[in-house]
Parts: sequence; structure tokens; C-alpha cells
Amino acid sequence: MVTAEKSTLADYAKGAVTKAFILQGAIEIAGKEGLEGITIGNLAERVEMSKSGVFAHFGSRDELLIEVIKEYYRRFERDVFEPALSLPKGLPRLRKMIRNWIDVSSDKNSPGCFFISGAIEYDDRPSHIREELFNSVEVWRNAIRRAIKESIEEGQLKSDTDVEQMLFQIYSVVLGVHHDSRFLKIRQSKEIANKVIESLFIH
Amino acid sequence: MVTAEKSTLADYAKGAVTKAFILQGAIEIAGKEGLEGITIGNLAERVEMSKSGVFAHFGSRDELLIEVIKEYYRRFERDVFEPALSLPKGLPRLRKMIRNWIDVSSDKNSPGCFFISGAIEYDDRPSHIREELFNSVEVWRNAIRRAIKESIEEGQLKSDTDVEQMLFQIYSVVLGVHHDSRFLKIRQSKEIANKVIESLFIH
DNA sequence: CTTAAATACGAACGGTCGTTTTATTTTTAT
DNA sequence: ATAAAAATAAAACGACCGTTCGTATTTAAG
Repeated sequence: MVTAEKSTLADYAKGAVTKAFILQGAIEIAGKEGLEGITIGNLAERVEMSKSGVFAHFGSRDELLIEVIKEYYRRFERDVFEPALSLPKGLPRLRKMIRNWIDVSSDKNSPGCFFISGAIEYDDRPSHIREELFNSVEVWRNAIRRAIKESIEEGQLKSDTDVEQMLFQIYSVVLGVHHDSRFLKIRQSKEIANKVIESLFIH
Repeated sequence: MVTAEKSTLADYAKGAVTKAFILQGAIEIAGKEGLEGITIGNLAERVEMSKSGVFAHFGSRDELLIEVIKEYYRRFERDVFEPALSLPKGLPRLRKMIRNWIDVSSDKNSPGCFFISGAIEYDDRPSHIREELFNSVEVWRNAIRRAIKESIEEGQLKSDTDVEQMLFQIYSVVLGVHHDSRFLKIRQSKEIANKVIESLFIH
């Protein structure tokens, strides 16, 4: 950083670190209580700051939630999508994407999948938060769509495979494993889910 | 009602009517905002009563929510389960149960399925509300389990059908149609869901 | 018709909510 | 080292939360 380059306010060192720390706390709260469970008060308590100190980093609760979703999206990309890119195009990659997704959705130590819990929380409430969530979900769905198409092109899925139906079935299975492992506390739901996913690919 | 029969306090005429009216309002709120979206305040406003007037019928917000779940369960039984009983045991009945369930889960004019939205709202929060919801869901799942078994016994499903896996697949599809129609606003999700359900029964 | 019980209301309680304002401390750049 | 900028805190705001209390109104039984 040499000349009179104008740097964004939020990108100064200390501020960015604290902000990341706050977002981490927010994600942890949302993992247990849902995105709507994040309040300035309980977040401030968790990160041991004053309410106004937390608040100042975001300007509003809505903006805070939007940044939480953005941060979650980044992590999702890093943990679920990108590791699958090391595998060859087509079914191997698709399979890995889904497996990773099932892992984060069923693992009780992770905060769960905000794409899933958020979809319920904001299904009937138009807002910027909903839009942010919706966009993230659409990007992810497009990634799955592409992987399905590539699997067809590679000849690993039947050529008459209905992409939208396949997407629906995959998405449904992950919703199922999220539901069964988190709400019903069924331990073997992950195994069943993976078995069902395989059955989608075989015939 | 003739002699000195002792009747429950809550079952006197006027009170019961008002209570039912309040519960109706509560279900409508929950349909839009979720069960956690029900507050004594917004409910009182909706039914045009005072907060304390509403409150007196239930004694606590938790008890109100529990009664909302119980009322929803009764309606679910009446609208989803019971109409299927007129069809013969086995696949016809099972098919009808699932179709009805898909209908209430995807219809945007209905409040949606509390078994599904509630499962997300209370997945990590132990409480009496969660227990009530959990029990309702379990009763419904047992009804599906039984219908699957009867379909096997009638020879309409393969004899080596894995009941728990079939239940998982059915439940997942309904979670999928709920998600796609309510959050993503995909109109044809109901048709896809029904198609997938049929594919489960065919082979 | 009277009277007791059931029902509903209005006001207030202590809390928490998101947010604003003012002041103080800490960090960064000169 | 000093001054500007950024970060944090403390206190208070009006709004709403679930709940309690005392009182009035409505209902139903005698």
C-alpha cells in the first residue's frame, strides 16, 4: 500500500479482524437458533463486546444477517463445492459435491445448512435477507445442474435424464437427511441418504 | 347435560368457541411467520381482543403453541390421513395419503405443513413445544410405515422393500415439494414430486 | 330476575429488541 | 510524538415481549 490509494473503510486491519470474529459468533448462534435467532444482544454477549460495538460494524441487523449469509456462502463454497473440483467432471464430481453437502447437513457439530434452515425461515417473508439467501441457493443449484449435465455428457447418466427432476431428487434427499438427523436425531440417516443417492445414479 | 356432572372449566360453551377462534388466528399467523412468529400481541390484534384476554385462554405462550400444534394435528388427520382411509389398504391408500400431504405442503393458500416448518424451528431447542411436535410427527410417520407394510403385504410393493428407506424417500420428496413451492416458488414442483413418488412405487 | 361464575379488558411490570447519540479509548498515518 | 481516524463503550430511546393484577362486563345457572 504505497500511494494515495483509497482503501475501503471496512478493510482496515483491526476492524476486519473483529468483524470476522463477530461473524463467526453469529454463525454459531444461527447454527443453534436459526438466522432469526441472531440478535445484537446475544451476539454481543457471545463475543464479549457492547451491543453498540457490535452494531457499529454492520449498521443494521438486516445488514448483519446479509453478511452472515455471505460468509456462510463462502464457507459452503470452500468446504462443499471446491473440494469436489479436484475430481473429474461428471459423476465423480457430482457424487463428491452431494456427499460433502450431506456431511455438513447431517453433522451435528457443524451449524447445519443455512440454505435449508433459511429456506424455511424466509419462505413467506420478502426481504433483502430472503433475496440474499435465494441467490446463494440458486448459485448452488446451478452448480448441481451443471454437474448433472456433465454426467450426462460423459455418458454416466442416461441421456434421457430429466435434469430438473434429478435436481429435485438430489435436493430432496439432502432435505431429508437434514430433517432426520437434526430434528428426529436418527443416527443412520446419513447412510440411508447416501444409499438413496447411489440408487439415483445407477439405473 | 343433566345432573351435577362436573364439567371442565375450559369446556364451557362461549369460552370454547372463542378459544377455537383464537387458535384459528394463531394457525394463520404461523402459516406466514412460523410457529415462533406467534406472539400474544400480534395474535390479539388479529382476533381483535386484548392481550390479556387472549392470554387468559392458555395461561402461557408455550401452552398456546402446544395447543396450536394439537389443533394443527387434528386438521392434518382430518384433511390428509382420514380421506385416505376410504381407499383400500395398501398402495391405493398410501398413494392417497402422500398425495394429500403433497397438496397441503405445496398449496400456497394453506398455511403449509407445520410438521415440516416446525422441524426446522425446533430442531435444536429442547422444549415442551418440540416434544409435542415430535410426537405428532412420529404418529404420522407410523401411519406411513404401516401403509408401506400393508402395500408389501398386498404384493403391491416388492417383498424386499426396505420400509425405513421407503419412508425416508417419501418424506424427502414432501420436504422437497415444500421447499421448492414455498421458498423457490417453483410452480411445477407438485407435478415433479408426484412423478417421483410414482417412480418409487413402480419398480 | 338474581347472582355467581366465566370471560374480557386496561394498565402496568421487568426484559429484550434494534437503534441513536455522545463520549472515550485504541489504532493508524504522518 | 502528534493528530486524525477508527473502534468501542455506556446510556438512553421507543417498541414490543410475556405475564400479572385488579376490575368490569358478559354469560349461564338457580
